[in-house]
Amino acid sequence: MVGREKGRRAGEPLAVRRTPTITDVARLAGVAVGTVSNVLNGTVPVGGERRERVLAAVAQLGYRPNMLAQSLRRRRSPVVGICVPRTSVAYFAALVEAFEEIASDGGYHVMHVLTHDAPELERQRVASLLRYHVGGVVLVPGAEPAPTLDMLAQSDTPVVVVDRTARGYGFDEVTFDNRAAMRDATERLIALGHRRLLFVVRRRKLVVTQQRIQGMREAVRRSGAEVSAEILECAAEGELGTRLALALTAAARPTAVIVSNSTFAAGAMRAIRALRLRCPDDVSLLAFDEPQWAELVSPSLSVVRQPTHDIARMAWELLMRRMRGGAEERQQVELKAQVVLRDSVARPPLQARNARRRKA
Amino acid sequence: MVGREKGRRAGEPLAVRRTPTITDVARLAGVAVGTVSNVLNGTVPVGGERRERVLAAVAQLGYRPNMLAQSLRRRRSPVVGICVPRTSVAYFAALVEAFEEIASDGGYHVMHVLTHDAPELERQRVASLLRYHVGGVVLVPGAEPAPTLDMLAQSDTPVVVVDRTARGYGFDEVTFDNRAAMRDATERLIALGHRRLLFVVRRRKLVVTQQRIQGMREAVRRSGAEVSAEILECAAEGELGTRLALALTAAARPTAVIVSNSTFAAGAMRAIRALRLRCPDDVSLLAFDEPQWAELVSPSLSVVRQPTHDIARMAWELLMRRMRGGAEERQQVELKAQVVLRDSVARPPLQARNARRRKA
DNA sequence: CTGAAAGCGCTTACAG
DNA sequence: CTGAAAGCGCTTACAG
Repeated sequence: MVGREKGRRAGEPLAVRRTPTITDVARLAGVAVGTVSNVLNGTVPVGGERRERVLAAVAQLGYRPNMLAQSLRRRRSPVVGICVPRTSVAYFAALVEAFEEIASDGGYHVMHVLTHDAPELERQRVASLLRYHVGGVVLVPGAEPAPTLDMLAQSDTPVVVVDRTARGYGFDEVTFDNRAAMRDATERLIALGHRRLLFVVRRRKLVVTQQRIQGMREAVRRSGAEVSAEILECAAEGELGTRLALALTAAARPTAVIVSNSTFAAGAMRAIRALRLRCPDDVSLLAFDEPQWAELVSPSLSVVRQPTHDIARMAWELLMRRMRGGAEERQQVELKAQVVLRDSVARPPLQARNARRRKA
Repeated sequence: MVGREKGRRAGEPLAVRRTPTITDVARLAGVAVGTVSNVLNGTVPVGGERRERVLAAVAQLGYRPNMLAQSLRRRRSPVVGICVPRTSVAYFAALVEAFEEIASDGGYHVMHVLTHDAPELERQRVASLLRYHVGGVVLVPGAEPAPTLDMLAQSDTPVVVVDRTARGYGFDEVTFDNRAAMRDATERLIALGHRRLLFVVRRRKLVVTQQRIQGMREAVRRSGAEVSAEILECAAEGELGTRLALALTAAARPTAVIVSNSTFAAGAMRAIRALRLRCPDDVSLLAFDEPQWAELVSPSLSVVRQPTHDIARMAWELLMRRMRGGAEERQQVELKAQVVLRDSVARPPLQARNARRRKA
């Protein structure tokens, strides 16, 4: 922190080496501060010799504009906020990293907050972002995002909603087609002979979860087969093992488990092993979200692969468009995800098939 | 962005709903702006009824101080910058997440930048942080951090250096004992019978790499055995496969490979499989940095487990101490890491042992 | 083109 | 205790 040096007079040498300000530059160059600003921002053309003097002074002092003052005065800031539920999920980590890179390349900065899918935390974190008057916000909305979205709408800040749609709000959106992805995945499991499916989710209320459930039901309906599709909600990560153990030892246990993210995938693999079940012989496993380790585990993990980098890039473009101003039309981009089947998905065990046959 | 409404007169109703300022609150409460500030900050005690009026106005308008203005005026900001090389490495991701949480709990915010271990990028990213006049900086220094460190030292910003020591600078530091960890790991490999070790690093120049190499050499020396310990530098992640393939098919191929982070661990496992070698039968594998999937892969991955959360908490404490001011003594904290052997490490293959015996 | 001045939204001595 | 005013470091109309 700078020492409290009150009443320093013009021309007086600096006792403490402080960060130079535009005033220091102006004094050294012998021009008005406005002129320095004009040179640096190119707002108004500035003549040859004066211009040189300013640039020399800037170089000599190592002057860099104070972004706080600049943003305050300009009423806009080159910082964008990005809000994701957590980064322990591979997909969100990748999204944040992609953003950080794209933003930096464009001369922007990222303030990064975690919402933990908790409505109150989310609202608080976004409120903080707004207090910094960030130039824009990228939001992966949580389970009950209405207060957050209302606040953003009122603030007039450019926003792009990512990953989970926020119907009823006028924000630009970049999502991927969860319903189609889940439908596709379910169809393929049914085609392999699976008739008892279990979908493990962190929060049932999430829009994406709803969409996935819809996709699953659609696939079941279309198949014409008698398929049971259960949902298991498990908000606390620590409980996953117990909950899954119960489900997998029940009489009519599922032959295929679909989990909503890579952390759950890791948990499910552990649980299956702990129960001395074999994957995929006893139970197939498929996860949304492709982690770095999907192909390293055995059996290799089947996944729904999200187009992370495309999502980040698209969201950035939309945000920039808004930040540049103009009351342009709302854009909703929906990308496609890809189902990648690996060793963790196979035909269901014989006895399950036989049981069903006998029953039929 | 706020509409350009110039020359609004006092008392005039607002045409556009803007973010309320302290002036709006003061007007509504019928007090001076300084009084509002005093109520909110508790700088000066403010009487009963006036105080109520101010709080009511704040609530009614939903007023929240503009942090840009506040930080500019106070000459300090509740934002801390955190610089790590990347987040694709589990250890750094965990570090950042831990920080974000601790900071938020303390009412602070985090600006997060990625340096990619590139000196020029690092300098630029930290320069940006400084232009925002962040209250403090947490830095995981890259390969040649001198320019960055000089800049930080000049800026007078509180700094804590994490993970990699910055000798010769007066910053507080939180590191863990890489040398001891590597010595321990190497000793255990040698005890198992390994005589040809390969250490794969991203950058040889990194201080931590140097320390690890020292630890390895110490262990070799102490063992008294004839052990070859090679270093393989692989800056580009994409090249890892090829480089490892060469090393692992050489006549005197290593029987144990140690890699410097979890991304390399994943790459090494892939490479070993691609070569149709078996781990640990043909080659043992041990990694610095414990990823989420360490126990999921087969063989389960042996690791050096860093005390991530302790590091984050400790660094935060040191940073807060500096930010609160006071010219306190420099602190250098060194934590211990733990070697966790799992299935990926075993005795070397028989022929390697025999070859050595014959030779002896 | 240039300088002096107002103002962004706050905090903080300084008189009363 | 309270209000009026100066000032943080910038940008931006506004006269000359």
